[in-house]
Amino acid sequence: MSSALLEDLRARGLIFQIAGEDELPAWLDGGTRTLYCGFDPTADSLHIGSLVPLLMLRRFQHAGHKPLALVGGATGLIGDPSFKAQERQLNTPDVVAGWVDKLKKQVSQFIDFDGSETSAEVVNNLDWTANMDVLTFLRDVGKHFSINAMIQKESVKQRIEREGSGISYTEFTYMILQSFDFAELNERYDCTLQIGGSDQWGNITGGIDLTRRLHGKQVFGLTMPLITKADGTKFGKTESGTIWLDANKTSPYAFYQFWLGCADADVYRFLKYFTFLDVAEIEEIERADAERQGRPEAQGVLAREVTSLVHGDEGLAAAERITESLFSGSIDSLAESDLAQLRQDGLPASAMTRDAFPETLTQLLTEAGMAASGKQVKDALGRNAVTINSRPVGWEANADVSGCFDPEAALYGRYYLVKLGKKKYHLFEIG
RNA sequence: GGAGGGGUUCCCGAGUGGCCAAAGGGAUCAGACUGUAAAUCUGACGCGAAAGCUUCGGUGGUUCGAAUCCACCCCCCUCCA
Repeated sequence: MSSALLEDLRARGLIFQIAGEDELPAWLDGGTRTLYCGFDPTADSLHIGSLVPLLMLRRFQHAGHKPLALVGGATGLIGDPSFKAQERQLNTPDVVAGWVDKLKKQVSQFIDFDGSETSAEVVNNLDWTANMDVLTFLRDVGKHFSINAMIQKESVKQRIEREGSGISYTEFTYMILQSFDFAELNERYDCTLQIGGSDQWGNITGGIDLTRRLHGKQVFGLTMPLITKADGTKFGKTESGTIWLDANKTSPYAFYQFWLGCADADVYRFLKYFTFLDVAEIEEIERADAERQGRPEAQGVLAREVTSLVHGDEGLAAAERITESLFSGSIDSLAESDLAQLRQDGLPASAMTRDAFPETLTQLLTEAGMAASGKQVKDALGRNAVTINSRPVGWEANADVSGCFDPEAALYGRYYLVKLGKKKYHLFEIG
């Protein structure tokens, strides 16, 4: 059953490298195995970059294995230097501890805790490092690492070779800490597989070596490819920033829109990476899209699948509701309750009173976050790209804010839906 | 410690006394086209509604005038020790 898993993963393009490739299929077929993936608290939420490994844990769980989600309360205090161009700023322990709590919850929603043999667990590496003293660490762990080997690792090579950037002793030690995690999880949970992004290869093989040296056990490693985009830009960022998994940082609507806007050249690959749809099913979608000669279905499928995975059915419904009203329906036909709902669903919105109006529209819309500067608003106004409740507003109206928000034009006496460009909406509630 | 080369607007990268808010490219935003695409074309792109204000590693100085010259300082790169 599990070599079938590996086959599926391979068909999805989710396997980059495997350590112990020859033995791993048989090992997985031989029973329920425990695997882990680490997530370091570098912010108060994970972003979609962590989604592939998270879903990977779930894929393994579905295939009958036991996933451990490790939240790096310890490693997060140190900072992973892997392929980072420069030394990172350390965060304070209490900040990191706060992030650990948040990530624990976040990570938990992707795996099942049913108490069965394959029940997931969340662990924190601070539990076994916090009280370890330096001498023990150096004698029992450090002794197994060869500096000669460590500086050969691709992940830190540029930091070591490039003068100027350099690497601190602290970050250099990161690999040892993570390696120790693997060995420790092997002891505690009989964990025999570590998965991670391709940038983690060095850290993972470090853990494999240490586990063998410390416990004489053979363990495995598997890495996933770096998610790339066909146009070469970085995946997971948009003009408005990182796409987070936390609904408070990236609303389900924005999240849904992110996937909906995915390029044709990427979308089928992403369906394989980010959804649980069968590969055959995805290929069928691709075929149908190619024949249709119009707007592809794939983006919609992707957006629905991933949004529902991350934000649940409710989040998806909210996202679809907003999308439907803004892009398909007529704004004027929205019921009062719809407008209230949109706001609750995460459509950017703000409330203000008439006497709080700034002098100009450029100020108002910039402050509302619709544009980065007044110049951009000016440009949009000059091109008739701004509408208020579907009524076009021109540059000449810039200084006439109250005229633009004429009570006569309000929806239900207080709502104004402002649109800038084709995709940016903001709901103003004027009291 | 010695010798040389650098730090320019989000990024890359021109610019060596006025014509510089600073070429060009990328990114980004907006328009046309379209599928809320891609490609392409157009406009914008330090801040400001405007008057105007603030930038070229930092601090002072020379000058009517400095990103450009001078002094000192900070940081980076290459080579030597």
